[in-house]
Amino acid sequence: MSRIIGSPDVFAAIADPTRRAILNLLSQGEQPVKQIAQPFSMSLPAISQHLSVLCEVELVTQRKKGRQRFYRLNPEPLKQVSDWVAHYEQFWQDKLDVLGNYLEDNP
Amino acid sequence: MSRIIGSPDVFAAIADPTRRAILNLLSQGEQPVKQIAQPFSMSLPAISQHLSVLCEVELVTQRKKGRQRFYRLNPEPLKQVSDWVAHYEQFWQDKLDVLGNYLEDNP
DNA sequence: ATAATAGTTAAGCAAATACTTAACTAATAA
DNA sequence: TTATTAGTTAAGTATTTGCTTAACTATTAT
Repeated sequence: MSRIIGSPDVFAAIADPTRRAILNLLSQGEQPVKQIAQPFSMSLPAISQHLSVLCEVELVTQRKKGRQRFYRLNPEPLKQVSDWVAHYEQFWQDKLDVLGNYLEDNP
Repeated sequence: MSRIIGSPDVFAAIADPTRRAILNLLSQGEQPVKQIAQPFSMSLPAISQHLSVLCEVELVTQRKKGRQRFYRLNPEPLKQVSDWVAHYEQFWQDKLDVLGNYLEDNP
């Protein structure tokens, strides 16, 4: 169960609430770092570090323009999470079915 | 972006690969701790600690029988993850649509 | 050239995490 | 009763994480 070297975990990347909030911001379109940082009560370097974690798992990409760096959401690695959770989705669906059947039989 | 007290994060709980593997094991049905621990090269207390993390976010439940404790998967908190990722699913779907349209127009 | 702006990198730190071994509790078996 | 089994809890440790401030790089503006 050890981590594969050079392939950091997307699950670990989205574990942090600040990083999830950043992804949420970026779902409105690409933004420069200062603008990303603005809603957070945290230093710019902190945000920069979060962005590089997201970059490493390729949840965001960078584009340089002048002295700004625009970060853009790349949702594709989230497929990994989606696929993983889908497996369990089936389980809670089964559970709801059982409940549904029960309610049908016991109205 | 601070953590809600008394409501530990399910995202943090599934960030650990060992815990995800445990959930995967439990998807085959409830199991006592020793059996859960068996495939891992890790001490029993380590597994016990992982189980209590999963318990805190209610991804597993406990049932005592004699001196054994059976742990059972409770997938419901994963809805939170499912809902979160679904929002982005739309995004990569859009992206695929754009690609699809491009391929249609440029066969 | 100098200063200002946008951002990263470096260094350091406190807290959290993922383990370990040892000591404990509770239930069964001899 | 004593020993064994199943598991948790306690205590300690090494590593990682999420921040901070200070120093740096690169680009634009004066």
